[in-house]
Amino acid sequence: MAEDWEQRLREHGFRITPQRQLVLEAVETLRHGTPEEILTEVQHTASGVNLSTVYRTLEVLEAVGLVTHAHIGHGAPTYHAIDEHVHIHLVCDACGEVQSVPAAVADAFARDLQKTYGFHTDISHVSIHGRCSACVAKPDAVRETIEDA
Amino acid sequence: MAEDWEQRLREHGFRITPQRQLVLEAVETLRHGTPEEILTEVQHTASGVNLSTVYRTLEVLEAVGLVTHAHIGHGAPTYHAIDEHVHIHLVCDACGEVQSVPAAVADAFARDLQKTYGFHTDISHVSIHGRCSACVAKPDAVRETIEDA
DNA sequence: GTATATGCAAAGGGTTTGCACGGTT
DNA sequence: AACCGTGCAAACCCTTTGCATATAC
Repeated sequence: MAEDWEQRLREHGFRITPQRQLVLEAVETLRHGTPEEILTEVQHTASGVNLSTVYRTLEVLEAVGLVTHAHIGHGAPTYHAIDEHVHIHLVCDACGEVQSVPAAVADAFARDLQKTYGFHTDISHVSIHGRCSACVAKPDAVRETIEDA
Repeated sequence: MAEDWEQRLREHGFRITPQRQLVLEAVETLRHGTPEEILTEVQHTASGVNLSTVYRTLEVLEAVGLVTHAHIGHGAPTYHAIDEHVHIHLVCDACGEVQSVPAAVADAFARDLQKTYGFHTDISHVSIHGRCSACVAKPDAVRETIEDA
């Protein structure tokens, strides 16, 4: 279990490389990281690593089930280690804050979609947009930018 | 009501232009349209219209509440006319199919998020990812591409 | 007439790809 | 030794922006 991740990669015919280890560690360290942020983190240790390697590595890590990603805003996706509690992102379109909540809150909803539409929801991938409690409380913001996600 | 949209634009200090009318009509015609698709539709009538105009126009139409957009896949967002029934997109990550279902299915869920986290969900903006009934039924697809949204 | 909208072209994020070199198995 | 993985640079998609012109008001 010490090197469970090596296992995972090998099982699927992938090789063990320093880059893959570093990217995985970076994803675990940053709890939410975009490819760019992950690169920066990785470069603290190995400055020579390239962005395209990060992309390719994330793809591999995702394929073997070590990380997932979710789309939070308009920009780059964010990656998470899989071992963390499965969670859902509540994205505030007003202030941009992202709150992670246990996926369990959506269980009933997911069950409904399953029953009604036969649709099998990938809960951890869902990002929910809206307004966080703080922003709902605020007076009435001017028309917030059309930004969203 | 005949020209409700003109009203809407004027109220907010925007001008009425052929481009804006055409883009709005295109959004209504295509029930889900990316900026590029909307451009193509618009160009059936007015070939000179430019993509950047479509982007700027969609921004305006969204600002005045005539259209919304949702992010469905990795690529471009899709725009909808506001007058349609509020709906949620169920995106199948295996086959890419997008199914629209009444937003009501999420009411209980939204209420929950509100109660538990004070989070006010913008239901119509949510895209739910997972597997459609057809794909769930399929044997066991080879590892599907890491595509998603 | 004046301010806003448009078209065009260039620039800008984010991501992917081709290729030759280097490292893992 | 063979093949996979990496770095680099160029290419790509989607979107935004600067500027001069055209248009709605």
